[in-house]
Amino acid sequence: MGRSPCCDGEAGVKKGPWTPEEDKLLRGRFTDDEEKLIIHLHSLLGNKWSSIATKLPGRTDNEIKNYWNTHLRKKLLGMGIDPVTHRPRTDLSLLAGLPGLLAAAGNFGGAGSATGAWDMNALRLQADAAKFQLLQGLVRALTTAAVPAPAPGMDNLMALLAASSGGQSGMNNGGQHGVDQSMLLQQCQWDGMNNLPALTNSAPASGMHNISGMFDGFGAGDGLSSTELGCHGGASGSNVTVDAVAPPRPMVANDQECNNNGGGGVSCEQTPASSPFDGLESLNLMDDLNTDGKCHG
DNA sequence: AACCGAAGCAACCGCCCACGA
DNA sequence: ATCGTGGGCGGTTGCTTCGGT
Repeated sequence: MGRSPCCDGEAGVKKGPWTPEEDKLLRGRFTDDEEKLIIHLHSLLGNKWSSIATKLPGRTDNEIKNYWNTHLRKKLLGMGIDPVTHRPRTDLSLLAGLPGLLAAAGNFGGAGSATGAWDMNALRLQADAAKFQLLQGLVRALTTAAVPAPAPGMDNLMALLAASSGGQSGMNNGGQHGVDQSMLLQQCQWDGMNNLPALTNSAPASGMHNISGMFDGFGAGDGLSSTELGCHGGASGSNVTVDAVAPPRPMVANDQECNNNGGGGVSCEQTPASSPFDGLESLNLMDDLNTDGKCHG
């Protein structure tokens, strides 16, 4: 005997898997726009889930919090963005995939579908994040006790950092040279800095050669190369100047214009090729370091 | 078919802050 | 000014479901 299946035979009841059309209509799922808005709001408000929830009609704080922890956090991590600070991740684990990312970023700019553009933008962000990590590792090597003793090749950069620590901020100075060391250090002290693997763990420091060796194979289309990074040899006190490092933009989604349309929906416009490193585009440290030991501005 | 791991979700717990006595 | 209380909020945990082997 047994009872018959609940819905069999009932008029108008469809059984079976959801169709794509039904999926779209199904309530509860976060839309792309909502996703972007959450990221944007999180960059501004942090873990103020209740505040974020007030901007998302029909969503509870717990709902958003869960969605963040299970989806968006991983998504940002995958993009090389620290989901806590909305800044590039500071561990060096991304370096392994850097060449491909840089290549992808080099190809960025082509027209495509909205989805495609977003993906390419993500790739660019990853590349930029990795680029920033290179700088962090470099400065860390120069400024921490992890390096037992400055090797000859290190002297130049140590000297330039010391010489340029006069305190001028130089941020966004549009071409004026002179690095603000404290700013550089501050950049490197962003959270997670302590999680950076000591550069000397895997390979004893022996000057810039080791550091530059880390970059071998990199540089496709991004002005990065071990040669340019090397700045080997030369006398100390060389006229090395680098552009100041502007802090990365607080959050990628800041480049999105998100509006609550008042109807329970949210519309977001993503500006193309936005990057948390737009401010870092002027970072010519990599480009300015020449192989003659003198790094020109 | 059973087992295992991952993912998603709801609920619980503890902390913090505002407010009143 | 201080202490107690209640509410709100965020972090964490545990249960359930799903997919893979």
